Formats: sequence, structure tokens, C-alpha cells
Amino acid sequence: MKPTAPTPTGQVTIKHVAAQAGVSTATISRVLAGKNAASLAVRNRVLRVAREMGYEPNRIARNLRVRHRKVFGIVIPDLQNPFFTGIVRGVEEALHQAGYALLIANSDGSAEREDNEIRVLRADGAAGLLLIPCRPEAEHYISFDWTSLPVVAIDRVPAGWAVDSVKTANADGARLATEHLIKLGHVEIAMLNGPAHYDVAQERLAGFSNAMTARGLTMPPEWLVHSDFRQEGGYEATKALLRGPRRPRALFVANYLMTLGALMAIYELGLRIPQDLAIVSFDDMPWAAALNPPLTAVAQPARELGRTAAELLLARHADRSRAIRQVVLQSNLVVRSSCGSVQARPEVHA
Amino acid sequence: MKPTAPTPTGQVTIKHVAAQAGVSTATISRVLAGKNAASLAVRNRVLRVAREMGYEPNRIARNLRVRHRKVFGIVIPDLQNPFFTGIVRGVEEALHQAGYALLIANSDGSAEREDNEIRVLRADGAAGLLLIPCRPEAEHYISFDWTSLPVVAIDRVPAGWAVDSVKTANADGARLATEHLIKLGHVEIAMLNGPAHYDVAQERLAGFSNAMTARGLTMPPEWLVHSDFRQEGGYEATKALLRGPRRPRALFVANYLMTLGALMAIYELGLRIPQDLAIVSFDDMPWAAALNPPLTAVAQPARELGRTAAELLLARHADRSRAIRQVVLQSNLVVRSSCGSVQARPEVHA
DNA sequence: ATGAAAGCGCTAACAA
DNA sequence: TTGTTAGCGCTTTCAT
Repeated sequence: MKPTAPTPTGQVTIKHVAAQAGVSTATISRVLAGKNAASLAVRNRVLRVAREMGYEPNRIARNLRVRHRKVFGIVIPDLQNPFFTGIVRGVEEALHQAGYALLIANSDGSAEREDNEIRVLRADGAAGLLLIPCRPEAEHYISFDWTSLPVVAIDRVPAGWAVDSVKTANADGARLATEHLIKLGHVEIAMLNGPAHYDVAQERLAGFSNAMTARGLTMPPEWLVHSDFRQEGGYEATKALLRGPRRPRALFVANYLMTLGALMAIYELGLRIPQDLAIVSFDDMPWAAALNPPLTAVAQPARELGRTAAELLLARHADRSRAIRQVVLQSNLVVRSSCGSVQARPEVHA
Repeated sequence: MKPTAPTPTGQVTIKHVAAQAGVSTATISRVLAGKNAASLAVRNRVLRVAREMGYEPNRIARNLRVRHRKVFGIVIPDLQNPFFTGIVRGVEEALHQAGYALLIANSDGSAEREDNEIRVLRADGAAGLLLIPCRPEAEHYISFDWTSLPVVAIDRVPAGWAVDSVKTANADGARLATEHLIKLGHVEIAMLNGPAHYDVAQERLAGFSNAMTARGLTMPPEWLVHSDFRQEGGYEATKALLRGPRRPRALFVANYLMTLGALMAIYELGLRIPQDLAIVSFDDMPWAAALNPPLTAVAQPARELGRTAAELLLARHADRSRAIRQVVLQSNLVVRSSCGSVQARPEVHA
């Protein structure tokens, strides 16, 4: 059969082009694939006809045939978190350059949805997966069947799961923030941290503690508060903390969502930043500079994290047997004015 | 051939399951499709074997066969803009419920990338497209070949393009914001708007103007400034405005990115909000409440916009010939304290 | 340099 | 109720 008009669905297939150009489908395929295995005359004719007919190869068919797609998938816990979307941008850029597309899925922080999205992504032909895990336990991920599906973990890396991964130097970042506070003369420092079983929270705490003890600073136990990394939780926790028997003069908040909550609590309590309370945040956001006063924060290299993860995945895709690599990227402190300076104050030891 | 072990790639196909269960692939297909066209015994056996073998249908093959995918695509101009990601969430929720997946693509505000993403999405088998256009001109979109690819426009609707669309009641929202200012006693009101050729900007301006003239308020022409909807632009424009010969006492900013810039300019100039300058913003953001003072803003129903768009697309998908529908969703003003109150001030007419 | 033909994994007529 | 068979649109041997 030599169909010369588009199919009922309006799609023009390789057959139509072949018929029109008077060659076989194989030739069309070759020419379009850029293989120089056709005479110049044929080549030009094919190209022209294809263009004229508005031919667009059906990738689904192509993918079925070649048994893989130039597509990776990423599943993130929160589409509205600028840190995560920053990572996605980085991934996208790198993948785009390499000629790969990216499927973005949203687990919403739910384990079931995460599982489901992973399955869907695989069935949809993703050649590999980027994952910002929403569970800190490794067991689940380990028991998952990753056969022929390379994966790299970003930001959060369940301890004991042997995968390629990229993360921020959390401890270093936290140390930077804490030292900044200390250098400015603060001694009564509290920390608002995330859930204690998250590696990210543990590391940030470690950095904080190290900085404190290195300077011989101590704090009452109630100044270390564990919340949930969310805005509401940060709000409540901060309120409780600041209403407590002893009020700290400086606060290190372990992520941006809780910082938002903390800020609200602070204003509500009528406290001034930084005079009454200095504040540093983990995570720098576009709006940090628009706050009054501008917020000092440690900036995670989100785009870079994404880029690196993409490169890791590409590399693993190309060579399944290469050594597993864990890369950690440095974060840096961007100093604005929410920590003020208390150098003039008498150094009351806590 | 009766393959009983997975293929070299490790994938287990319908054939393996069929062989193992001792039935034909057709039966497997039917059972798994939920068609009750198999005896209970067979049905159970198939289900069990499939589970045991970890069989996951290859969607690529399925899609090729059924000639469509349960997938829609969305292309947005900025993955990091909370308003857009809010829309995406809404879309995702609605589509998920309907059993569809969503491919997210990022045009980055570039026309070429937008074109490209649309093509890719189509070739990747998307059954329909959601689009937040990055160009205000309709010509391009009209001339595009939408054959057999239903599409709905969100937020920005190029005038003259006959498609299903969902958008915010921009004029109403702007009117709300402006009236709020006026009610509070403000008369010296300026507006920081986006590019004049965007429908969104035009509508917000219309709402602003209507509110002003309805109250008999006028303003010097230099108080209407057109910027670019971006942070940097908002910063520059605000600085110029506030340094101008006549300084307004209130400012309506037409989107959130410019508000960020405006805020920075205001602080830099040492102006206090709202005493020296009241500010209302179009777009409400999670951090608006954490600002000092908390920002009064008109909130666009992003999630709802997304949900509605998804429903429109689903409906169009089901019935190509239904009447084109344009839905506009109401926005609402969330009053915080960045506009203060100047009722006590003498009413100097501008 | 080009074509014929086999199949990727699945579904849906059509038979039985 | 179940199996046989013919493709979906493409790429890729294997011939020529």
C-alpha cells in the first residue's frame, strides 16, 4: 500500500513521506537520522518532502523500537519549594544540553505517591531517575527493584543506600551560619531544626554544635528545638521558644519554610530583628533580600546540585559498572543584615 | 517461542507472563485491563503470576498500539515562579484524579523554547496541552498546527486566539487593590505595571484606572510606570519613581516579582512602609505574611486556575466540537498591613 | 546506496 | 471464554 495522504488521525507517517519521495521507509529513516548513507540527490529530496509534508517522527514508535527513550525522570517532594525547583532547573539545563528530556513528577512528600511516581516513570520509559527522597530510611529504597534503571539521589540520601548522590555540605553550611553569629558577638544562640531522623537535620545540627563547642559556647537544652521543616511548625516552635523562660538573642533556623514561620512569630511578638533577636537561615531565597531587614542566609547551590545530579545520571547511564560516587557541594553564607552586631554588648556567657 | 525468562534487558514482557501462566498474551492483556472476559480461575492465575514475575506493562508499546497516551503536557514560562507552580499543582491534582499523567516543560519565557517544547510534547504523545503562553501576540499560536491536539491557555490569553482558556479577573483584582488604597484615604497613588502589550498588564491597568476615575482621582502621567514584570526591572523603576520630582504616597505593583524589587528599592531609600509609602501587590505569596510589615496583596487562585484548566482540557479532549469556553476566576484581596491608614491626613488632592 | 522484511510489546478484531 | 493474528510507526539487519 502506498498511502499518500495523512492517516485518519491527521498524522503523517514515515510511509507517507516514503511514498511521496519515491523511496523506501528505510531510506527516510536513515536520512533523517543523519546517517550519511544516501546519495545527495535522494537525501535532499527526502529532506524537502519531509519538510513539505510537515513530517514529525513518532517518538513513541521510535522508542518502542530502540527500546529506550532519551528521557529521564525526576521526582521531587514539593513543586512549590524554590529550592527543589532550582534543582529541577539545573537538571533540565544539563539534560537538555545532552539531548535528553525530563519528566517531572511530584510526590508531595507522600511515600505512596513517591512509589507510584517511580513506577509510572519507569513504565513511561524513563531511562533513569533523579530522586529527592521523601523518606529518610534506606530500607525501602534498597528493596525497590532498580533493575536496569539507574538512579541518583539528590539532597537527601537515606543512609546505607548505595547510590550515586549529590548533596549540600550541610554541616559546613550550618557551621558557617553559626560562626557568623558568634563572630558578631552572639552567645545566646538557639537552633530551630527539622525532624531528628533526617540526615539533613542531623548534619545541620552537627555543624551548629561543632561551631558552638569550638568556641566554648553552651546552651540550655530547650534552645535546641526540633520541628518539622514546615512553615506552620516553624511558627509554633518559634513562638514557644521565644515565650520560654529564657529567651535566646540569636536564632539559627535550619530551613526556609520554618524561617517564614519564625519571622511571623517574631513580628507577632513585637521583637525587632536584629536588635532583640538575630536570625540566620539555612536556604537563601529570592525574597530574602526584600525582607526588612534583609535576611542573612546560607545559600545552597540548587542549580549546581541539579546539574551535577544530571551529569552523574548520564555517566551512570553510560556505564553501569562505574564506581558509585557521592558528591557534596559547598554552600556559602550570604551576609545581609538580620544578624546585626552585638560586639559592643558585654559578653555574657550562657 | 515461549520465553520463560526475562529478556536480556531484564524486562519481563507480556509474553513471559503468558508462557508462565499457560495462556495467550491476549488473555493477559484482557485480565490486566480489567475486562471481565476470563474465567475466575484464569483470572486469578494470571494476576498471581504477573505479580510474582513483577510484570509491569510497557506503556510505550501500549501507547503505540492505542495511538494515544493518558498524558497531557503543560508548558510554563518559569518553573521558579510560585504562581505558575501553583497552577501546575492544580492541574496535576485534577489530572491525577482523572487517571492522566502530566509532562511539565519549561519555556523559560523564550519563544523558541516554547515552540520546541510544544513540538516535543506532541511527538512524545501528549494527548493535549496546557499552555501559559510567553508571547502576547496571537498570530503565532493561530498559525501553529494544532491538528488533533487540544489545547487550553492559562493566565495569559493572546487576544484573538480562539481557544479554551482560564484566567484571573485581572481588572477586578486591580480595582480591589486600588479601592483598598483609596478607602484608606490614599490619593497620591502610583502604579508599577508590566509591559503595555500584555493583556494581563492592560487589564490590571484598566482596573486601576477605573477605580481612580470612579473616585475622581487623577495622577501625573509619570506615576504610571511600565516595567517588565521582573525583579530587577521593578527595582529600577521604583527607584526612579521614588526619586522623581513628585513622590507618590501609595504604590500598586502589578506582580510579585516587581514587588520584590520595589521592596528592595524602598528599603534602600530609607522609606518606611506604610508611613512613607503604602504598597499593595498583585499576587499573594507564601512569604507575604512574613514581611515586615506583612504585605497586602491580591491573591490569584492559582490551584483553582490549574484545576479548571485541566477540566477544560479533559472536556475538550472528550468532545472536540464543544463550544469554546473562556472562564475567568475571581481574585481576592488579602488585607495585611502594608497599606496602613492615612484617614487622619488632610486629603490633598493630587 | 537502497530496499525488503522482521520485529519492539502491546491491543483488538476476528475466530473458534 | 480464549487463542490467533494483524498491525501501531519506526529502526535495523540482511540482501541486493
